Amino acid sequence: MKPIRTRFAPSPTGYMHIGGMRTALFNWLFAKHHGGVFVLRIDDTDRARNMDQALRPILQSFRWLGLDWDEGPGVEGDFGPYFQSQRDELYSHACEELLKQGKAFRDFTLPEQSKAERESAEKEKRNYLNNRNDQHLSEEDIQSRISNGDKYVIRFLVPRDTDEKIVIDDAVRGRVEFDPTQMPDPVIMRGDGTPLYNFACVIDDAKMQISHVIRAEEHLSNTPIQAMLYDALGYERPVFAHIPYVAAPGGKEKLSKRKLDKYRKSPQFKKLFDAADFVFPLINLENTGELDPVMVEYYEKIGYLPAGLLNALSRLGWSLDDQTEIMSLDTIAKNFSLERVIKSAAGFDPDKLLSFQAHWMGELSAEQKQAGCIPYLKQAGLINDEQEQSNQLEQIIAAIGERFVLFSDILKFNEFFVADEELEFDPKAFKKRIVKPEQAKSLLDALAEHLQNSQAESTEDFDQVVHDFVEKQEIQIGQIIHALRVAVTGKGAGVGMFDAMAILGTESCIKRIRIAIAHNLE
RNA sequence: GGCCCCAUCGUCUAGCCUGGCCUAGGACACCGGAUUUUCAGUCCGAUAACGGGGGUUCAAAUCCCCCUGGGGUCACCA
Repeated sequence: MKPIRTRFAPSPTGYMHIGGMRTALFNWLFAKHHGGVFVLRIDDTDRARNMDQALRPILQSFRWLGLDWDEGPGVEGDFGPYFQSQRDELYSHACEELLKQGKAFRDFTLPEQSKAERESAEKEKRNYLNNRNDQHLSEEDIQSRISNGDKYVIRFLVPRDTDEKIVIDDAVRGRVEFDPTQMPDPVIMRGDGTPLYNFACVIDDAKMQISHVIRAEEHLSNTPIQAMLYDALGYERPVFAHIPYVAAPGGKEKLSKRKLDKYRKSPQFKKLFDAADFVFPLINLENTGELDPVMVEYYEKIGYLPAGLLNALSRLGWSLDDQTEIMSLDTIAKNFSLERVIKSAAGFDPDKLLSFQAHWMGELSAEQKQAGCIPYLKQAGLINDEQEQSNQLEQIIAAIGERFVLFSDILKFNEFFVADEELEFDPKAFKKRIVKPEQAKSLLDALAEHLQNSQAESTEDFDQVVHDFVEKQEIQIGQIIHALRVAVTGKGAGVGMFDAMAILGTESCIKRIRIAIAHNLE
């Protein structure tokens, strides 16, 4: 049996697409499951200048998620180079071979003309086929036109004189057939000698001995061309597996960065955008506005766990059985198979992602949670280096408990980090719990007095003290606790009331109550 | 429009290949109840799907055909 080798071939676009990441994950999973090799190859035939800058975020996403590559940038192997821009010779050599064998031809048709032909075919509702006028040009004609400066491209000659169908035996979709007589001859090389995707891809996959080409469904229509190229070049075809693409939440349309404006309005997506709008400005990210939920970086920067994202991504189009939802990367790799990949597109569900995330966050130790949220606190200017190790932070995180889902969630609890006089009151909550109830302010005043005479320190102490107060005043706890919460934390909801008081301490509580009493709503 | 793919709860999916155990299972979301000072959580519970039509068969979510619907792709992009 041939060694299992899979690959993911991103082009350096400056960000990592979440759907692309899912494709990469499946490739990685398949390789790991079979003890094979996962190759990262860079499709940079476009020759972008800022290659380095455009590639870095992509590699960073792989590193963050722990999807290591066995060959690729920075990891030399036997099949390099792993940048297409460094593999020109391979392509031109293969191309010459095809030319020599009459399996390709130089086409001097002007691009404008090809375009016109295609458009008129479409207008007449006809399948478009390129003209083959230049197929039988003599060597002299070709040479003279070239020296004349005429531009040309090289087209692969699709074998149309056959009634054989091109059959793809796809590992997830089964048998798929295409009719070669309906297919235009694809351009494989530009006049300047640079290869086109379908060509470079075949050469690279073949030379790198990729055994399984696992990619998203949108490549299915490229597959017959590639299959013919494999055949023409005398390469053995790999196993193709076309996995469903990742769809936008609440629909079947492919998730696309071009539709961001639409997503912003989508109810399913709203939470993710709202979170970004809240968190990123606070932590002063330079590229705040450029991070969106289509990019993997978004999830990293906003404080998701690799385990959470990976778990969610793995369940898009794949399942282990009829029960298991929570899986570590190890478990997934151990159980992954192409047979359990489904055929229909899978909508990305932010809610489900969040529930996976919540689970994996819950698995973290107190120290790990603390370490994860410290960068957010620091960048938001809420703590300095000395406060970093304080056991108060530990106490706060413990009090937040299950409310702590993303690392950036710590920023929602800024009441524990700001000075008393800088505490901001949520206007709605303030109005509802302090302005509106008639007795609120006088009760708060009395409570501050009561607190003054107590030596409460622990959560239990505060519980006791507040209940004593309630008894003395002959009121229900509900009559004071809401106002107290707003006064002390500025918010209508949060951690347990007495936890909050214990964290802040008597002095702060009293101070905040007094400030609240004096506070006027604008 | 040509070519190709897809079709089970709102969503992600199990079941389909190898018909009967499916009165269609799980998860997320939603709704209700309990607990709690609030929110979250937790625990209980509820609602919720085989797109339609024909076949084949004793029996169809499962096999076949048609329709409908959705989507992908049609570059000298990747």
